[in-house]
Amino acid sequence: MTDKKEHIINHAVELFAEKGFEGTSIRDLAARAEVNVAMVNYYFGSKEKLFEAMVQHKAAYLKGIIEELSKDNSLTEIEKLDRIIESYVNKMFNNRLFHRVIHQELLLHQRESLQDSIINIVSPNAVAIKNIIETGIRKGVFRKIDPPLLIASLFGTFNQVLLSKKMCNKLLDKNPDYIPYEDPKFKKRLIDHLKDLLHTYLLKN
Amino acid sequence: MTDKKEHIINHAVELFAEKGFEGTSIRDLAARAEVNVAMVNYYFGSKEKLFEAMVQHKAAYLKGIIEELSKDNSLTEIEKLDRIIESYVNKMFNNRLFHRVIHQELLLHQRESLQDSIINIVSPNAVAIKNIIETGIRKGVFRKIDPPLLIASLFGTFNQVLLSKKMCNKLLDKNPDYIPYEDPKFKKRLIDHLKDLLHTYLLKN
Amino acid sequence: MTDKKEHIINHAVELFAEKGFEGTSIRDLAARAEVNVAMVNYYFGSKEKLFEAMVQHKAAYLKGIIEELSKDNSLTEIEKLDRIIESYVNKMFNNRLFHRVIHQELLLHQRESLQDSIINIVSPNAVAIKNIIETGIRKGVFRKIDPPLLIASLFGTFNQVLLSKKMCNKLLDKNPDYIPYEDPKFKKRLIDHLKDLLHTYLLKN
Amino acid sequence: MTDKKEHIINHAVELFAEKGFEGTSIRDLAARAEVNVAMVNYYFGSKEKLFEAMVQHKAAYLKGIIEELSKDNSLTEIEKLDRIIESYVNKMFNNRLFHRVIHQELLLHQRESLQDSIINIVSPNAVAIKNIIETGIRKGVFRKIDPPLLIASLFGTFNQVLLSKKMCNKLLDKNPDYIPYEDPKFKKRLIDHLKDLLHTYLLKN
DNA sequence: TATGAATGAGCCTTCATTCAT
DNA sequence: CATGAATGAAGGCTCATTCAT
Repeated sequence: MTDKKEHIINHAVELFAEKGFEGTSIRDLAARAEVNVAMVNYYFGSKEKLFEAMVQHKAAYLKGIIEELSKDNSLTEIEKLDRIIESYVNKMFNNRLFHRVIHQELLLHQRESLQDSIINIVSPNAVAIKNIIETGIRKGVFRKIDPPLLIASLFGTFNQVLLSKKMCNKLLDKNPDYIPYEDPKFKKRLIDHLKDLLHTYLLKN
Repeated sequence: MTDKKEHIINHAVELFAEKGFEGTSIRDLAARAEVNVAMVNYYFGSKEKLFEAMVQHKAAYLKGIIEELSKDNSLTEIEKLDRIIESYVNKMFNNRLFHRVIHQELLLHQRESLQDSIINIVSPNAVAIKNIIETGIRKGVFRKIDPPLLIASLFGTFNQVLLSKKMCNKLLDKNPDYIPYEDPKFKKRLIDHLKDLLHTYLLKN
Repeated sequence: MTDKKEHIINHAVELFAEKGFEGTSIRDLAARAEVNVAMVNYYFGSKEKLFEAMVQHKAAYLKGIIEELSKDNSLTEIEKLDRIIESYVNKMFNNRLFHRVIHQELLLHQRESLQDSIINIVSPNAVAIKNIIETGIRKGVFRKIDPPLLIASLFGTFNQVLLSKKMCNKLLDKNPDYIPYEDPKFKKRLIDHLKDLLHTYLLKN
Repeated sequence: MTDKKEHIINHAVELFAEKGFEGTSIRDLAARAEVNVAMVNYYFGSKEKLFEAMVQHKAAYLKGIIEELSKDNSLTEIEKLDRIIESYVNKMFNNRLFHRVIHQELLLHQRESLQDSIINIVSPNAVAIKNIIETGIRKGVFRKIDPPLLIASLFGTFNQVLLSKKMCNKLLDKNPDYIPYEDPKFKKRLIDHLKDLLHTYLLKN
């Protein structure tokens, strides 16, 4: 990917996160990125293809979360989940604008093929986590719970705090200027909550 | 609210859920609702005011979830939470299109004033739940956990399964045609999971 | 003409004077006159016919200016002109909104038939004045000047001060809040100027 | 100013003169100028900004009428006025469509800021003429008359003949097809009338 | 490779008018 | 007689995209 393309994509993420796909005009984007209006079509072919390119480019951070763990056989299942939580929270906090964009997309029924490719990117992680949980259950370390729905609880918690700053601040009783995603204390608090939830819920006794 | 207005709003919810606010044109909507294009502006003044009217009209289902419980002093805290879960899941399954629309809105930074009014509608429920949890903790019935984040887990789980059918089916290993929101078994499964999660996580021993 | 019709016409004059024919919407007018939107079409048939009715109704003040004088044979030509100036200035000051409306119309090439009827209302006065001037010339009382263009100077002076308050105030070095048309001193000043101009220009010696 | 912009403005003047600002649609204009409907907004930003650009561009002819004279100290006051009359009549005959447009604007209360800028363009000439007249009076060459109202008579005469061809022809007893503004004889006649009027009215004896 | 100019399609909205009562 | 509801047409404007250079 050339510098110019990456430059455009970085500004596209910002705008898409703010205004959505339909709400962002190529002229907005060109102005924000300080490039010619024809550049987007020149480099990417169309607004939609720019979006796809952005997804492909930015989704990288989602990969590799699991791979690291599967190599390390010395870890127990609960340790693996702890690592995943830490890794996930860190990565999502750093990529929260893009994260918001792909969740906008999942909420719509436009551009279905794009939805499929997003799901193809996201779901391997879910599957891997499910495998870990099922292994824990099979080993008798974990209680017999509903793995898919526990994963929904896990991801849902992330998303609930990440997707709307206003809602998050309301829940936390913070003033509207507080940006939880830039506060290391909040990050630790979220990680602690999720670990505690999984430990308490999954581990026997 | 007149029949005509309600008729338009009902079709508007469908289209907004599918395509988002910017992605839905008044012409689309007029065609879908089989009314004249000028009707939306005639009845609501503008596309944006139609949206607001829709939110006010449809948000009714969110009210009253909590009020019912606060009257009943015979219930313990965990029983209250159980009732809330049941009530919430039922109501959200029935209003899932609208639910999707307001979550689209929370993801964007367009129309901020509308966001505020959505939050004003949604948050009282969260606050009420937080009060119940904190009361349980104070009474020594519940473990000392992080109430706001537990609520995020609770709502997050709902949203995670409700907001994207595709993602939900992927998680559940269902085929793409399965509509979980119309399957009573799935509804029960979700309710059971959430009750189990809260019971296990909150109750001592 | 019914009271209702006259009521509407009176508000129509105000709005047309302010915003012009195309710039005034029937909804504006209905709101201003506090009648139903359908009333204009109900009473007048269309917006254009309302305009025509307004012209016919309001043009009455222009009639009779000359008739009064032609009866009185005891007046000299210059005395007749003096009377006409007084009468004209008084009537136009009282009907300046309508006066502005018909001059808007004369400036456009829309609604040509209406222009004709306006001219048919206005021109008899000009013709009568021309006759007076030509009689004066024939009698040797007036200098031999160009009657049509002198009439242009006469009407042109009226219009120049009447049609734009801003322009008028600029010329008079008044502040923008001054309303010359409501100041009796200004009226006298205008009459004096026109009389002086005609006397000096027309009378020999 | 690019050729394309000027091309659009030239057709805009025609249409605005014919139909007024509100009566002229961008689609009309695009068709007349044989350009795309989006061109007006592309070049000027909006219909209103096109209008302003037109005023700025076309008003040039009004400037410089006076400046020429103020340099020449050898001219007497009455000679200066004679030159001004000639210059004004010539320029206004050549720009009569635009002249009509700005007088439409002065008649309305829409777009007040534009009115101000028109007055700022027009009034310097009036002020300069007033100075000449007042100087003449002070020197004892001119009779003591009412300068602002004499200027109203001067400009009013121009406007009276220029603004409505129909009215003008009626006054002159010409048939409706006669176009006075293209007849050099009429131009001379107008100039002669105005010079005669000013000479007779202003000069002592 | 890069871009300013240009465009057709579509947007939301307002319009004068008509209709059913 | 009067009016609230409803409508097709047209309004100004913005859009993603294409084109000539």
